[in-house]
Amino acid sequence: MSPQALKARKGEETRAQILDAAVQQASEAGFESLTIGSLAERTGLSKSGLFAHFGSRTDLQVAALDEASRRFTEAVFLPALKAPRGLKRLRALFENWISWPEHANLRGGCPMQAASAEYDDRPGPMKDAVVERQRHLARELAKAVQLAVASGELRADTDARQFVFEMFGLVLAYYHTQRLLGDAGAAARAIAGFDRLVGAHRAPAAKSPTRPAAARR
Amino acid sequence: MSPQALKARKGEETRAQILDAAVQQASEAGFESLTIGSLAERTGLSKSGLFAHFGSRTDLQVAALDEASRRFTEAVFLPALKAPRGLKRLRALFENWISWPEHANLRGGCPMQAASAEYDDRPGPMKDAVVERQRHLARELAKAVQLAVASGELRADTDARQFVFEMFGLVLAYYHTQRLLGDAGAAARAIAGFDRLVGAHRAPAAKSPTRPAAARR
DNA sequence: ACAAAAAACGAACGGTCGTACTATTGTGGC
DNA sequence: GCCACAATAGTACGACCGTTCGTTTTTTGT
Repeated sequence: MSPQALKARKGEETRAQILDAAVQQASEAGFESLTIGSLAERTGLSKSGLFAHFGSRTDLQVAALDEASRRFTEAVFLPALKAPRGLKRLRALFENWISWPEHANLRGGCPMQAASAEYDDRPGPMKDAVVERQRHLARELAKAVQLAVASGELRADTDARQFVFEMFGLVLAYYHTQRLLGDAGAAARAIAGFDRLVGAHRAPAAKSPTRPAAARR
Repeated sequence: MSPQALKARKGEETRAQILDAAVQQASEAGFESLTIGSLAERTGLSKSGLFAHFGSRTDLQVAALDEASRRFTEAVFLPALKAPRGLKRLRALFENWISWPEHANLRGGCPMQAASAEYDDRPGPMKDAVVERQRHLARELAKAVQLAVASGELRADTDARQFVFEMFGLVLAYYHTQRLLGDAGAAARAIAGFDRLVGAHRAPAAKSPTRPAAARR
């Protein structure tokens, strides 16, 4: 009846609401806290009514992780694609990565990070899903670093995976310091760290982007 | 009767065994996984028998966290005190920090890190305890950085807290990469990052330790 | 408007959770 | 060897867990 409800067969709409509540809760208390009962109460559904949408609790957790991952891409990667390739885009990725939980109204912090900590030692469908997403993230970030090398902004001998490793560290330290210790200066520290990281790999000023300077050693 | 059991009134011995199992399990599955039942089965005690040692589940969790923290200090800080103050000690701290879960036979990774991720959003006695330990850790590390400044190995304008923030990041990235992704090269990446971090703050070669070079800007 | 299909409900199951009680066993000092 | 007490076991409780099943309500296509 509603104008836009041409294909959303009502069930999907409810499912989306459930997943919204689930991502919210996972952000605050982790994916292991996603129980049928608590989520049913949160959404106003009955336990059995909610359960029917997923078939099992594990499937619900995986669906919530997928939704969180989708939002991560939407909030971090898509906007960064508007920035020109190279350092500008890399910096946009870093800043979006740090700030996306706030912008996505996830008061409990990045759910992907929560999932990583929860399942790094628990084999199963959830760990598999988490690992796959994190590998994908690392690959995409490495690509962005390579683009900054190709554009001549970073030195040709830059180790992209090492660079990504250290970026990861800065983000994790930010989450840790900001959320656990409540340190308001954490964002500035993370940015400063990123600046230093970039500075250590910056190519000596040269305007020609396509032809990377020969590795000088 | 046993020679050394002069004061360990048997109950304390049992309690120690329980906490050993608890720390082990917390390392693998987090402190929220510490249930009376599972721990009772693991130790061969009855639920009520185990329960009597702590009075409540929360007290058990806090006791397990204390024990984990004690072992952390024992494995990371105490050995590092044997190294001479300055860069040597700082590097020892970093390397011990990274490798202590293995050395302490904690196959599930650093329990302090697990606790940080679990309780950063759940107010209560556990969060209070975790925050206090992490603040303490950050303070002690900052002191070690300051000693390296005082010895003239690091530049006088080194921001100790920023340095610690980035050290933290490298350790977190190591745990993340090593445990979740199973990347065997993670340790090398972490060390490389630390080297770069030190290199960025290293004072220009000068042998006089006590008199820090005037900040040159 | 009506029938078919989808969605949500309500009650019940076996299990585990933390915790409170009482009873039984084991240990340590004399 | 005995006694006081510490340590452990046993049992029971209410609450919540994931899941199943049969029923009822709501939505959808015509």
